[in-house]
Amino acid sequence: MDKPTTGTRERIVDTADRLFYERGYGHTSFADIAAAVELSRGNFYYHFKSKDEILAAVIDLRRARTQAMLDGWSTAGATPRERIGCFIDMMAMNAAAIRRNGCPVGTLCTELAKLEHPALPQANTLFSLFREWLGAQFVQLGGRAAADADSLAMHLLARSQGIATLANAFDDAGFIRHEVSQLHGWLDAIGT
Amino acid sequence: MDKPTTGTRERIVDTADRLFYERGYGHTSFADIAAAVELSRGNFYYHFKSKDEILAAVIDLRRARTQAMLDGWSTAGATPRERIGCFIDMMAMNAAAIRRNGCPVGTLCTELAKLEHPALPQANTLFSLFREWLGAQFVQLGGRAAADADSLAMHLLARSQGIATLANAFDDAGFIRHEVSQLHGWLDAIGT
DNA sequence: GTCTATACCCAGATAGAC
DNA sequence: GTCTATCTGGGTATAGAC
Repeated sequence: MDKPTTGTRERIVDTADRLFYERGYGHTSFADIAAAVELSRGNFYYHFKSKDEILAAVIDLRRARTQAMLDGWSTAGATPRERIGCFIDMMAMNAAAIRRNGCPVGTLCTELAKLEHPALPQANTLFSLFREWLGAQFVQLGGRAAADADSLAMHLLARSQGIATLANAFDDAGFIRHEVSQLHGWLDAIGT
Repeated sequence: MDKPTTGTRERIVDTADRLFYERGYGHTSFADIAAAVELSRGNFYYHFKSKDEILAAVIDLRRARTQAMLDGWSTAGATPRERIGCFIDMMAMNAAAIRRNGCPVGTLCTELAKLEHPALPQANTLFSLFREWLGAQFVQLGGRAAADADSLAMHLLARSQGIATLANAFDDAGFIRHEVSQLHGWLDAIGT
């Protein structure tokens, strides 16, 4: 907060965030991050005492950015339907990155689950941010109990995960566009 | 084929298959597999010259088992609608494992994609087996061009992937059951 | 076909000079 | 705050006895 850092820590976290997304957490070494930041290996431990600490910082960064994005959508869309549309359109906007690396949230949670990594609950809060925000929008859409709104949120979240997984596996961005337009149709068909 | 092996190789591949599913490929070491098979580390290299070779054998095993399962569904279901139903029901039947470890195909392809592993195309053929089989069923459902049948196959595949990813992340088997029943409704609503 | 022993490398992590 | 040098552990892979 009040540290007079030159921004080295931020550069490390930014770079780790990118490399974890591109190569996965387990497959990214300190040397990889240090080389990308142009920092010596040893100096690393001045900023982070362990690899887990970097992971925690990356998750915190992603959570802050996700929250900021959701807040942006909350004001950008005049109606809940428009706001949910922002979520759907995000996939089309990030189609190139999703095709290359999948969903940053889904791939991280899947990897940490297999590693039985202690930070898995932290990573899952990224999913929960979307789940709760989407659930709130479906409640505002009206005529529905909170439990049903949550089901719709989970359904939409699952659809987005599946799209990302297959677009990545088949290296196909066109599939994303096709499914995104179907999702808009699905959203329009939901009665008030 | 005509090797007089005592089955050690098969036990190795079976065990590697299970461990790769439970812990992921990168996070499973030779020592892990050797310990599970109750075999010495050194003896390993009599059967497999490298870790990549084990991966290839595991993918071959999964491909054979998947093909056998699809063949079973092809005869078990009297109509294409029933056969596609077999695919959907598979998720409910494997709900416990999916909740714990996700989809074996999806998680493997996602991991190999991040590692840029040369065996990724081989792993992707597992997805293609399902895609092509499902596409053929949608064609037999009638009234549809091959391209549209493929879109339906990809859509169903994506739905299944999303369900697996979220059930794993939220450790929730009830979500699988809920989405499976929705998928049956979706299938019933598809016009002939 | 199975074992022990070992070479070799790369990862995470530490010590201490500057 | 950054560096070089180094320790330690685990991983893949090999050699050679039985």
